[in-house]
Amino acid sequence: MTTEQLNYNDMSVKPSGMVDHLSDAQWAKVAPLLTQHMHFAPGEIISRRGDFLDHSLLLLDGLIARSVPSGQGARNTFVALQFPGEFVDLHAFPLKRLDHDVVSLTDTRVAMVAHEPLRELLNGDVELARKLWLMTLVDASIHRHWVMRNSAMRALARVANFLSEFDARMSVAYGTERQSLPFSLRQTDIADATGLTSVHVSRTLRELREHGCCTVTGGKLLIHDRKGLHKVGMFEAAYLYVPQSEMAP
Amino acid sequence: MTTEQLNYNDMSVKPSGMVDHLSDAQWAKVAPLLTQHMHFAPGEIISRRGDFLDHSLLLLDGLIARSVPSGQGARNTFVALQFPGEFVDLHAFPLKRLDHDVVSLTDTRVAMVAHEPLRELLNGDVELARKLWLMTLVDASIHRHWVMRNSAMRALARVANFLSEFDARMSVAYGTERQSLPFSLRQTDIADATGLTSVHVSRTLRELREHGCCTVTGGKLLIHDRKGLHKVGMFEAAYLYVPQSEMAP
DNA sequence: CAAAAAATTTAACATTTATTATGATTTCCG
DNA sequence: CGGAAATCATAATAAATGTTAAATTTTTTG
Repeated sequence: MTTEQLNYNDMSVKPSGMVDHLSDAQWAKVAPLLTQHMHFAPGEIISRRGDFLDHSLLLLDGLIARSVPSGQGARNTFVALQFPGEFVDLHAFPLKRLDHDVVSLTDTRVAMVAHEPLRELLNGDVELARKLWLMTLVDASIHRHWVMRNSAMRALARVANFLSEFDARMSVAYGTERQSLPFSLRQTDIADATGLTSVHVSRTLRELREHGCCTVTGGKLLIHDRKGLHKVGMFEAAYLYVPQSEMAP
Repeated sequence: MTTEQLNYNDMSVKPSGMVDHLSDAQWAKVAPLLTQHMHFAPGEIISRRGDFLDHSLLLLDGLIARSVPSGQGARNTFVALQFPGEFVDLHAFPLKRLDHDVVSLTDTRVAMVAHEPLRELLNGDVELARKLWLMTLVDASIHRHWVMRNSAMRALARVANFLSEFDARMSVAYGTERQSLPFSLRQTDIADATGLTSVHVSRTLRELREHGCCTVTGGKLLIHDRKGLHKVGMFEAAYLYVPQSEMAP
């Protein structure tokens, strides 16, 4: 982990992504609290279950998992994935204590916001407070979808749905839908996120490839047939609550 | 569904349960907004996925499921269960639109709070707003636990963990830990909540019975060995964020 | 570039869970 | 109370997924 204190505010440009829920004026109020940046290497534990946090993180670049040790030591379960433009652990602001680990999956860059100044800012702006509340509730909606996906979908649909979500959230994060997108998850990461074994993930990815839906290879996700992928994964994006500006047709 | 308008405020006594996160003074502010009550019979759909809500519900009595149609028509998946003393759909206040159905599992009694007066109340009380925010985030923490449970635990541990949670939340709702508690879920409900088939739930309950952990029968959950049940289910209650007053030793 | 490490693929086999079907029990309701 | 409906139990079988292990490919590192 490395830290970097900006002595000028280069956060004046609102990143795309979930912070799009904020208006430009609202972003202008939040940005000054985000001058301290940090970098993490892949696999670093950013904070631990049980920790009491006095700050939260906005993910600027890379991928972060929220992970719980699952029963028998070795394996982890991912309970959430965070993409650029999303707060990673804003729920720690009201909740104080973490119920899961926060782990970097790639090289990541985050901006820190201390809870104390955030509290003061939100005390004076109920609209902004409600927007941040909303953003934590979008996370909760995604949690519910993950419950459904990992409880009620078979491996093929499950992985297809997971990849569809990955694609959709990357599109939001980067403001554009691509046919080929950077994909830095290993198959074991997909396994941890979908509740399958990595061996079965491998089999399932082959099936999706043979279906002509998509290919995961060399750090890239190649989408050959987005509509087909969505169909196999029964994917509908409503649960992501993507803000209007991103829904341009 | 039947409606009942109270012309006096009989909500002056704070119910136990998750609303224990609120101080007595805070409850005194919320209670006047809760004068309209409703009753639902078992199996009624209280609100539907996609609905835009202008009110939320506090569950006073009974059990409610938050449910999504899971892929192939017939079966549902429960993404959450709500107990007395909990808000059922407070997330609809910031989020507006529901991403799941809300279904009564038993005879239920709820109190309605309209969003408009709630907004005005919260605009004038940032502390109270933060408490309600917190309560929705406890729901999210429980969602994360459900993701882990249904993704990473085998049937026996899964059901044991589910029953442990049921027991713990009932204890919070009624302010007391019992050896025999009312249990109005059918085995198909347990199946919908754990992502198993009802046939397998039946087998698994038999196993728990034979282990001497607990018995589910005749609308009752009999806990023979709470410690053993928790061990089989690897249950730790931290994710429930039970407020201090309920944690008396 | 070469060696080492990590990640992926595949196969054979084991285990868990789903499916289907039927009978037993319990609950509901007239 | 008694019959109908719902729920639960159990068994036989099928399908999905996990486990282990080995070979292959890709990535990292010196």
